Amino acid sequence: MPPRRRYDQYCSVARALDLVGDRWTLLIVRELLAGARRYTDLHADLPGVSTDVLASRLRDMERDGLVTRRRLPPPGAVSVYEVTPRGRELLPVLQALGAWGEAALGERGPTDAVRAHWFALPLLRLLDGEGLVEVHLEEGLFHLYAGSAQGPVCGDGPAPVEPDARLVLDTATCTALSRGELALADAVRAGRVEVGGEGALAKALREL
Amino acid sequence: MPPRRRYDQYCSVARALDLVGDRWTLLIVRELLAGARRYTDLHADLPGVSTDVLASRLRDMERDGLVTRRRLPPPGAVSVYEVTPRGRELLPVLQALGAWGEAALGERGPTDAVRAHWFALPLLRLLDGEGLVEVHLEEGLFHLYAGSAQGPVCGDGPAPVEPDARLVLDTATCTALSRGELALADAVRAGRVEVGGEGALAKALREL
DNA sequence: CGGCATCCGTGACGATACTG
DNA sequence: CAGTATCGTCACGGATGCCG
Repeated sequence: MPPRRRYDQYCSVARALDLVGDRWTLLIVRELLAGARRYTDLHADLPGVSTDVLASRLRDMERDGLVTRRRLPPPGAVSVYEVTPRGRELLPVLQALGAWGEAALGERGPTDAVRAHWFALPLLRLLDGEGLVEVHLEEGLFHLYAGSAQGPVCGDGPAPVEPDARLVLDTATCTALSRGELALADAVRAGRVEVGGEGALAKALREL
Repeated sequence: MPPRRRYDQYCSVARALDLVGDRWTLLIVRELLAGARRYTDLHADLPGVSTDVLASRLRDMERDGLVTRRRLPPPGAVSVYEVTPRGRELLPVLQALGAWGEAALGERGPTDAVRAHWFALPLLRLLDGEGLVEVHLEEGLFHLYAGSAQGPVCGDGPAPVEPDARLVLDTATCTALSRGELALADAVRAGRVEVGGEGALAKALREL
């Protein structure tokens, strides 16, 4: 087997792309930043990826130290994939890409898939340092740990413990916030965001 | 022609990757951040890219508003490619990728190509706001505009006007600085960086 | 049923040759 | 100089099958 395709450039950007430049790789990281996932869950949340490509990417990423595979103790006996610290360091890359991609997001097309937690990364920048926030969208709810240095940065479903804030909004408001077109305070004042919870952020927002 | 391959996900990261996720695209942006380039120059500084792929990428990037093609006035009558403001906004993406890739850079392999200006982006973070800096490596020299909001962020060859600082160093020192393993001041004290020029940075470094 | 491996058709890629 | 044309190879996407 010939060595896998590389750029062969002594440049840190090219080296990074050697590791995460393949199709699907960064989106797999995006998924795993929401916590450990089984193979089947990954396949379900990455519509379009074929089974062999997903398996191949996970193998490459494990070899390259981006993800680990862990067997859950019985009962269950399923294995889950999770991101390593090294893989988690790709968060700034995903945030930069996401910030740049906001301008190209546009309206949701008829063939576009959506998952609620895909909105977590943009909000993470906005809410930096505000603690555990639970977010409710029409597409579902998720939670994010804004400002935590380790552990998962977000997760699907309700927050595991009482969150510092609870936000109810729609995707249009969500993308407007992410693009910086709308300030969170203004969105709350305009009634486009409902605020719950007892953390500092939640109280401050309700004061408006 | 069927619509080109997209992820079809309503997610800003996926949308960004639809536009810049193809092989070579981000490296073309890296090249053009060093200023306008002719087709042949791009081909020479991107070893491994085939002529048709390069032409195809440039066409896609022009259509997507990342680059523009400009015909130089005669004599010369050659056309050059340059990055648009929208394309220039990819700088944070390249910096994040570069910062992450530093850890994987390692030693220069026997098949690795090198260009001096590939070290500009990492140094740009380090020297942010210090003005026009000319950098001398064994591989060549380049200059960078640290902290300018527009215009090219770097360029090959000597600075077009008298730079605020002139730094002479080797690639090992350069990567150590980029990784944050070495502070610029310490590198100067250790004699690993020679400092010239009359700007604030240059004078401060010589004070040590 | 979850976690792949295999097969196959299509498109993307890389090298070379050629042209306005 | 700046690409287009051609072609062999490989990566990708979709479907199906195997095996615990």
